[in-house]
Amino acid sequence: MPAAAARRPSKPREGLRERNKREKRTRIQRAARELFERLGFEATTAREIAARARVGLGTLFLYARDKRELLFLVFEEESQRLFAEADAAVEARPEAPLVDTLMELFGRFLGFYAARPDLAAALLREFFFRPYEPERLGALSREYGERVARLVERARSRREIRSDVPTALAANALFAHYAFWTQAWLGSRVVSRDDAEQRLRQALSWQVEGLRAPPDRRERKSDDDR
Amino acid sequence: MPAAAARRPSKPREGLRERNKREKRTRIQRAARELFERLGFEATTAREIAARARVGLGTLFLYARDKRELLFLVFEEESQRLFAEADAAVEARPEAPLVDTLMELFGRFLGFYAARPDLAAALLREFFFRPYEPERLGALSREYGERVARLVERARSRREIRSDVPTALAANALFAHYAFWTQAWLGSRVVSRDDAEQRLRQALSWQVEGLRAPPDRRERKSDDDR
DNA sequence: CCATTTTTATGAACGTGTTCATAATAGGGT
DNA sequence: ACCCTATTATGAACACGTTCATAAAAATGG
Repeated sequence: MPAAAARRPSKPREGLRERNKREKRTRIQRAARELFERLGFEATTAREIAARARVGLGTLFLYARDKRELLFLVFEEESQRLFAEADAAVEARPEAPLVDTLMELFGRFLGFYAARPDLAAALLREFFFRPYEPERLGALSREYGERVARLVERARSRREIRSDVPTALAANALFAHYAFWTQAWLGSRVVSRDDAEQRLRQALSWQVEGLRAPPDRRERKSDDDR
Repeated sequence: MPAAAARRPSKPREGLRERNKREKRTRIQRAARELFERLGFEATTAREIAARARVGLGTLFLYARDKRELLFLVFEEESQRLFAEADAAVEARPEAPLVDTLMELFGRFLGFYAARPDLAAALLREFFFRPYEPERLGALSREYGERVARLVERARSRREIRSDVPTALAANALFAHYAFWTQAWLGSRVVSRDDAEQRLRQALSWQVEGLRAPPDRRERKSDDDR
């Protein structure tokens, strides 16, 4: 690059303020992840996180509105990775049945949860009940929903799904089973991870059956009356 | 009864201990319900409940292991009433379609939640994720599941449901939709109660479709292959 | 009726998440 | 260089849920 173009190519240049903030945010996120994964969510105290991140206690709540949001901070990163992996796997088999593509997505999250069940349980408790504005967590939640909807849309264009069922509602119906079995597994641990995964797949296939396009040559019959 | 049988007919007679405990338990339950319903779960403090029940702060945690269990104490009573009502409604229409009977049950709970959404949200947050032994809450949860299973069993004997689907799994699949829409409604309030109820019914009917017995005269066709 | 044991009740004390008045720091303007 | 303003950082202070050493009350036995 010629020395003539000295006035910063396009970056607005980062002031000291911005840099310090970014560094602190990273330190906090790292500290939170390490402690949460090692000790669990409840057992980790805000004071520990602050100490490990080398910031004051109050500073923590400048970067996260409360302890739960520290959890999301950690999870956001991870789930972007999982989303990308799932997308790649789906692209590799464009004609795979809907259930299989859904399991590429759901299964990856189950795998992630399996490695840190306590953290995952805390996460999901907050995930499904969020009294916040749809900021942070809402975005993730929405992204998940959209991804499922995209898979449904594919299946619909392949006529695996009836066309008179709105995509969003079909996606909800499928997601419901994922939520249920995840909760059944992580919430009370009465079912193992393998059981949950297997039953989820089964439930999804029954669900797809209910959303399936009827055979082409079907005529109005009285068998699906009122 | 002859006076000769003077030694307590059958009641082991209630000592002072038992009576005091029973009275305290009732006072605590009443106080908790009143305050939770008026102020919401989070906003109600243990100290307020103790004061209103005229017991010491520590006494509260002699009757409930923690604040959440106070919530269950309140809910248990109410749900027994709702169960009984739903049972009666189902008995009144023994031949009603599965979806209708399910909505008799689910709808009643939605109605109860609608009257106290904040309380209900707190309740469900704990309901679906319970780190306890399957005591209190587990019993309720199990009772709910059994009730759904009973409705499925009925429908199955009427051939509304395929016979090769285990009752318990079909019940889970249906319950999953109830859980999902309840959470969607109470968790973030992005859907109204009416929307949630209507979409739940729709989802249930799609689900039943997937679990439905195939028409009698169907033969092995290649249309539902792998 | 009193003495002893067992059960139940209590609130001070603890550790927690969160707030907030105050201090430290960075960015400009002169 | 220096002041002035806006932004960011901090930990003492607060209110909360929960625990626990101690006290009160009830049962039991003589």
